[in-house]
Amino acid sequence: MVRYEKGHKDETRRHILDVASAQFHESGIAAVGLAGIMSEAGLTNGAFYTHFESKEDLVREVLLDALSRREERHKDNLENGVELVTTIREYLSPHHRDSAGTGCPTAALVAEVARHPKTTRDAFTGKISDIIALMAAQIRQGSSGERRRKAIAIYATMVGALQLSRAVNDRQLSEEILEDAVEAAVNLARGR
Amino acid sequence: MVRYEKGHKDETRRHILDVASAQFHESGIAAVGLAGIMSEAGLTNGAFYTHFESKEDLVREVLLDALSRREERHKDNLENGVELVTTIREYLSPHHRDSAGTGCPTAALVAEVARHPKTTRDAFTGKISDIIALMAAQIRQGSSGERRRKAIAIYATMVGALQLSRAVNDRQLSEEILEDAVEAAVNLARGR
DNA sequence: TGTACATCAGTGAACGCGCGTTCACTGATGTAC
DNA sequence: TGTACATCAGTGAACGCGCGTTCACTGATGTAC
Repeated sequence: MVRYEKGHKDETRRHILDVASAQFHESGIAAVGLAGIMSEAGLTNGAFYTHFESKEDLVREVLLDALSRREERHKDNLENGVELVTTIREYLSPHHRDSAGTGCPTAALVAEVARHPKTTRDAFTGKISDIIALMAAQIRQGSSGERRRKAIAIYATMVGALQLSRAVNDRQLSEEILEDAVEAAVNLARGR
Repeated sequence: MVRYEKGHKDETRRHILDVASAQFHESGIAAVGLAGIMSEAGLTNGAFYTHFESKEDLVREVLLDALSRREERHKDNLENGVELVTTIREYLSPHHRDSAGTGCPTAALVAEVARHPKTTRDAFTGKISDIIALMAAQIRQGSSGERRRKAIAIYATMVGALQLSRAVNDRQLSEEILEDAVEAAVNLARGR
């Protein structure tokens, strides 16, 4: 056994988080087993508990981490003056539809999160609130109340449409859903 | 063993479908086991295969059945001249949020359906297309193309908002999501 | 009318398998004296 | 400087359990002769 360099444990934990995140986002939380995560991470079963208390602990950490990354993107967009319209178009794109593993945690996992314990739902709720606030700040017209209301409706439309476009087994209908949702969300963002 | 009356097998199948439907909608497909369904239905494990070929077969039948019921509701609404605005308000209500077991299959299961085999996704896609067409027919203004585009965007908003309102662990934010999505969807339906 | 057999919804035990979790152990390094 | 012990990330086998599925069997009724 190698004696590991400083920071090695953090790196391993980070790696497990990344592998777990991709698997959860692609297959759903309930359908993914710890053994599969650990073997893809190049480790054995037992090492899991050196890094996490339980599967539920991992789920919460994955959600917090994945949502924090999303939040950072929204923050960058806001600071760089990216329009909400651009954010909407990126979100409701065929590329995002086809890469759930690295995509929005909300679209992939929101229904499952609703069935998880309080601590997990608390983590989710906090991050969602932050993301809504950042999207509201990207809107340029209207009072802060109006902007918040629009941000919430736009976010709901984005999450629902991305999920529908993934579930539907008909290329044309899938694109139609993305396009029509873009149109509606963009109109909302522009205040028409 | 009792010799069963005519139609008994159909009744049993119907009962298994109802129990499975409630459990799938409440807990998700992957998290529900056949043993739990059969015992809640008052039967033993083995009887399952008298009625269904496999769990996947049951999933597809449950989806078809639950979506058909939804479709019937939309058809009734259309025939009775119920406005789409009313449909939206019922869908995005605290009652629907709190009764997933008897609620919309799309909101409860869309992300899981996206990960299921072709036959299951085909069944889902067909019913979703029908529901979209019925919602479009409920809209009174605009060309048929416009009505369809609006129906799709409204449906996406409804599905996304209901899921978010269920996942979020904050009463006030949950109601806010429902209300803001109602406002946006109603405005779309009315063509403002 | 009586007997033998077919039908069939449901029973209940068992199959192999993967689940989340536990734990005694390894072995390279750091630290104390 | 040399020795004894502590540290700790990771190993790998095992735990009990529930999963989806299979199958020999039951027993009440219907049908044939």
